[in-house]
Amino acid sequence: MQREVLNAFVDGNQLVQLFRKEDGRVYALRKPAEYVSYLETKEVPVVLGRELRGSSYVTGMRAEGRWCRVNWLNDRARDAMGSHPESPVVKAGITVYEGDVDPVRRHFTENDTVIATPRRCYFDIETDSRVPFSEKEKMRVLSWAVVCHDTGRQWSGVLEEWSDASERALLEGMWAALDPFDQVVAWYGDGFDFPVIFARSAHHKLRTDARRWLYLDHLEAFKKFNMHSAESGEEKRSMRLEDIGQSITGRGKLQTPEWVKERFGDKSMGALSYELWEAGGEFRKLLVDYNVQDTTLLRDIEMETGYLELFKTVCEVCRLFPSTASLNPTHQMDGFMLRLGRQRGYRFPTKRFRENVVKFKGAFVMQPAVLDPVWRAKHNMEDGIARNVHVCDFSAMYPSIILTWNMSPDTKAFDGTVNGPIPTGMCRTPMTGVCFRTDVEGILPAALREMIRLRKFWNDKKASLPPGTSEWHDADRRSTAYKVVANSFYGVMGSPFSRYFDRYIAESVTQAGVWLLRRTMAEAEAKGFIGLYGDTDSAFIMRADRKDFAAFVEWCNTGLYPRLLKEQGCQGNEIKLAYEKEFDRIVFTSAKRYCGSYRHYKWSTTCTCDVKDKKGGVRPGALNVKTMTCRDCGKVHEVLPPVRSEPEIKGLEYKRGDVLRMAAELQAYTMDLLVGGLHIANDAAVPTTDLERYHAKLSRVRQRILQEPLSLDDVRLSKGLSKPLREYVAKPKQDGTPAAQPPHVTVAHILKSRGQDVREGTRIDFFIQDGSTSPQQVLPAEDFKGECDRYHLWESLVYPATQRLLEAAFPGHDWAGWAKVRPPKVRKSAKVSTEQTSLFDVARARHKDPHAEAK
DNA sequence: AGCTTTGGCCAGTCCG
DNA sequence: CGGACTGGCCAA
Repeated sequence: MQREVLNAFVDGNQLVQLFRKEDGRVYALRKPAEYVSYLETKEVPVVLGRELRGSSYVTGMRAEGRWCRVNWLNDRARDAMGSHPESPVVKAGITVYEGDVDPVRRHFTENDTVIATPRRCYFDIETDSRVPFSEKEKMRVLSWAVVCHDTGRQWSGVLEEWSDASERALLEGMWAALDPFDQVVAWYGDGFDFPVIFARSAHHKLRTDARRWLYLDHLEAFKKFNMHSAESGEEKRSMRLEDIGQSITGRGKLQTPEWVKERFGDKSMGALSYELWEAGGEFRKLLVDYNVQDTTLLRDIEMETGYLELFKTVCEVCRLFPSTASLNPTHQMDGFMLRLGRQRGYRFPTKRFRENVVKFKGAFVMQPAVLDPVWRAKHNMEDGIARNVHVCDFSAMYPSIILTWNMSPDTKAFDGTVNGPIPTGMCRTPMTGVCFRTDVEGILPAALREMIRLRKFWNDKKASLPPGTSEWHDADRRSTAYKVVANSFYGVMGSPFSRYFDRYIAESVTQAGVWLLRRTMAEAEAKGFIGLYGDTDSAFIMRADRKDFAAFVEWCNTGLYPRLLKEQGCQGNEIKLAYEKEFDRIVFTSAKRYCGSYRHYKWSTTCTCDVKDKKGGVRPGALNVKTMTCRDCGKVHEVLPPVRSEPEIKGLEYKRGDVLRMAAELQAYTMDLLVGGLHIANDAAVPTTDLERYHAKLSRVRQRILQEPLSLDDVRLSKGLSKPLREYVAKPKQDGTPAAQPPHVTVAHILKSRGQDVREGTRIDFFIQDGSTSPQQVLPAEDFKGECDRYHLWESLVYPATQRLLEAAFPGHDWAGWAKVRPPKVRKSAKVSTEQTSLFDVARARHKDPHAEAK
């Protein structure tokens, strides 16, 4: 039986592997750490071979197929021999392969050890809130909590007295509590908890070897796997545990109780940690409760999302340990490919630093045709709301392109021209002209095929199991894991930081996609349909009936693509188009930004059977011949029932976490009126073209913004720092003085000066005090006292998002008239105060409102 | 220190 | 008011 390894790391010149004995105890197995690189034997002159063999840097050499496997004394020797200009290997101009692979990866590339399922616990600490993270070495730990994933059992500890001895005992208790576990999961753990406990344990010179555990930052894992499932911008506004907990589980952190506020003021529990500890008694007990509740929340989030289980499965597939680093797609691809390469006698180049990397061309994105008034007139569209729009898309487009053209570093043969005959034994990528051999399967396609095979295996397995059982969930996760990894391969190949980087192959992938999508749109138009929009792998088509469109998709798969691909020399065809859905109504404001309501999705709908009888039957006009089963009521319909579903929203402000909440809300309400939907009203909103409905809402919201009391939630903007604060350089203006920084950076500096922890990735909450000056006057959200620049709020932060939507949907109407509310400056030197909003101003604004009379 | 890609929109700053 | 530029976030 294969042993399951819990963890592994390099200790000096040894590779340490951890296993669990049958009695549950963990033991270590040590062996020499191997620093290996490969040379291609035929490239190595006899003299050089002899020199290497005799070198004190080389501890062993052996042949592996056509490769020469060289064992180096240590990583310094390996690096020097691979890259130093005086190295005999470099001087001989020989390529070194896999010369950066660390001993852990090397071991698991060459051995069959299985990655164990770690015993997982959730973890959180409370620390002295008066000390900033930058001084973590001096940051005393006040309490800790550990929660077992499997059982939910909790452990905690709290500092007894303010002394080093007491903290030492606290930390020893903490490590002891972690002892039964292999994986420690903490929210923002890499950014806070882990560095703090390491720093404090080092401070106290504790004996515990922290390398025994796998550390996973729950926040990072959540972000990675939640990226594609976040519905609204609300979920992206903040990555604080409090907010994620609320949106995922409906429960948040422990709120500050009134009796605590009475004594310490209205602060969050986290900000009061020291005061609570210091006060002792009930206060100190509350601190521990808070600590434990946070930790339990992590477990609840995982129970709801299953992201950590999925990640564990991805790690098993790629033979990685489930710690934060393994979230990186480059590591995942390494884990899978190095092993496959070795099995197939292929070695990959050494990863190396590249500068001045030339970018490659990406996907085709069409400007939505409906935005062009001439186009609308030509197709008799009264407004910008497109009806009955059919969408087809390519299934797993980039992996299927790599398979079809056999794209791989080992099959790439010839950078030819686009025209002229294709070399025999090859296929050619249209638009780039890059050719690939067709006589042998490339290693990249082989990897993808393997993953597709395993995905199918687990899908079939899933189908054979009773739904909802743990075996069923396991099979489901394995299938998803293979999909996740397969989809990331293209990106890793396009990354100059990976050993698989190949600009020409990456560009051939994207350009083959461009070519396929363009050909598909052209053929759709040739069939008499109308191409509306397309992005990367999808085509939005109008003026087709369902039956005809389904037939078109079928024809593409059975007729068009096989012919086109054969013309390119491809031996197989993995390209598949699918009829995904039909929009009942859809409105585009620009490329990548639209909202629409479904008519059907993959031929199934959620129908309103309950109201069908009252209203007297289904909506007429459905042309499909398929039958479908309603997901709600289980009835079989022969025609499409009326649809009741949430609208699909892409790219619009509603989906963004950095816009004003009121902007998202006004836009959401407007979208409901435009295409129908579920997310404002509890019941389905009925689409309308009655402009008064829109005017009424605009009027109400504008009134509120200009005149009514505003809360911080109404005015708060939030943007993340994408790099460390010091890297935002203010370039000098023409007069030599530095230019203003972006608003959130300006506020970040203020917060930092107040002693707050401001780092890369920190979200900065702020509001705009005065937007009429340049640069604007901005303040931290915590400074908000009820007033801000209300004109700016409406003119720049709330209305434009909805204005664009309305102008797109009803282009013939004047929507700009609603935009301006700020009264013109009387004098050049007129001072803008924060109390600008007066009834007089609003009256002026209304006077300018072309629709005010209609009210 | 280590890093999945390109295409696209929009707010904001500066300057002519 | 426009264009060039930076920065953030989203679609695929």
